[in-house]
Amino acid sequence: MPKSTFYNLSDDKKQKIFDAAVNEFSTRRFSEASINQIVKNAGIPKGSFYQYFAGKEDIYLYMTEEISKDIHEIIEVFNPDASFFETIIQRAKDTLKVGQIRPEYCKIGALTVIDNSDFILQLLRASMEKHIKMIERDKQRGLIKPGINSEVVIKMIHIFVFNEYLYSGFDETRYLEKMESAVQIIKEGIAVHQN
Amino acid sequence: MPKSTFYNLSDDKKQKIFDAAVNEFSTRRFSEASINQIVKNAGIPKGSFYQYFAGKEDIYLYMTEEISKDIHEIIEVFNPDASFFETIIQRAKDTLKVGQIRPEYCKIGALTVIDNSDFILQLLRASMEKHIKMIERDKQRGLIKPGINSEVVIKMIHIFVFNEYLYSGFDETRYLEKMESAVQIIKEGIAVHQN
DNA sequence: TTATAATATGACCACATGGTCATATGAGGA
DNA sequence: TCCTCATATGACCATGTGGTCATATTATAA
Repeated sequence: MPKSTFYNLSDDKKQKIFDAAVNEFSTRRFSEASINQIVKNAGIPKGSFYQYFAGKEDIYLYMTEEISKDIHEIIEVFNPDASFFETIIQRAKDTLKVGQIRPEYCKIGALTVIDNSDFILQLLRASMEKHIKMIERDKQRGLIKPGINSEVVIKMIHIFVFNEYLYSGFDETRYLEKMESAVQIIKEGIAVHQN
Repeated sequence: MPKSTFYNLSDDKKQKIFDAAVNEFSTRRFSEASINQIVKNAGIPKGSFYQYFAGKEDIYLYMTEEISKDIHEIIEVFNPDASFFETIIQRAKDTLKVGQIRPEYCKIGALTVIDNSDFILQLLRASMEKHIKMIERDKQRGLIKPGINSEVVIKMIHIFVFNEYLYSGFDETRYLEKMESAVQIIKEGIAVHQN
């Protein structure tokens, strides 16, 4: 959590610091991102940074919170009753939409998912838990085979949701095609087939 | 390619340098690995390192070549006629076997697959190409649905083969279960079903 | 023995990193 | 006006990085 001195700053200054963080974390993964660079790009002295934030983790968490506020205004409201498959496809479409308006946000996600610092791994685990619960729910609903290993499914899909957009060179059609292809394969593999 | 001065070194010294490289690259991913650390662990002066190798890429390639020689003595001979699915499961079993004898080798693989330096991405692309060809071949054999996107399949499986062993905490049964579960799902999703 | 060429060596360089801290600045109240 | 206290600031520190290079050592040949 940023310190109170940070929140007392002018909106303009806060924005500049946020922008600098986004710029850095969308270029280098968390463990490689540099406070010095953020400070330089934000145009604030090093000492001030530590007056505002406890360290890299602190500004990262602040940034992601701001981003998620921002994203919730871009994407459609989440439908909690949607099936796992629908949710994932929706996620892909959301990623596209976000990518059009704030491509840096997508880059941050892509870099996050391939970091392996303890800090980031912990964050990812939390995100995985949510999806796993969704799969478990769909098993009870009779949509997914009960014998399926949820963790395995999530890991297979995880990389795609967050990382594939980058690899597809921000080509929307290609990305969506791949996402749908992936979901199709997994769906075929794990769904309960009604004949 | 290491310089001739390196190859003229005593086997003992070469081994020490190789070991130091393995130690470093199994601890930190390529872009984070440190020549200084390698030099320290190998017990050679910095200047000598640059007399032997052009840089980090150079020693990395040398190391991987030595490793692949080593691995080929551990694992069973590759059956080129095996189906894609069989090959992947075999790969998982190979990983286990290698992990028993040389766990560092597995760690190197796991760290490699999540690096994003240009150098490593290029190496990974080559490995992917091989697998894609295998899938294409199995399509022609009538084993895999022709409409399937091979790249998507490979990416889903890639993370597992190289990375999952680490995440499973070197627990063999867990790892193999997960691998088989993943392959099963994908198989269900992409195989041509004979009724 | 002496001259020459190959190799070994670590001090050194420029440049990064995260983090600290004494000092400077400015705002508010007495 | 003067004092106090929150904030701003950048020089500075220890530590790391990749890479170089003048010098020392050793092996080889004459």
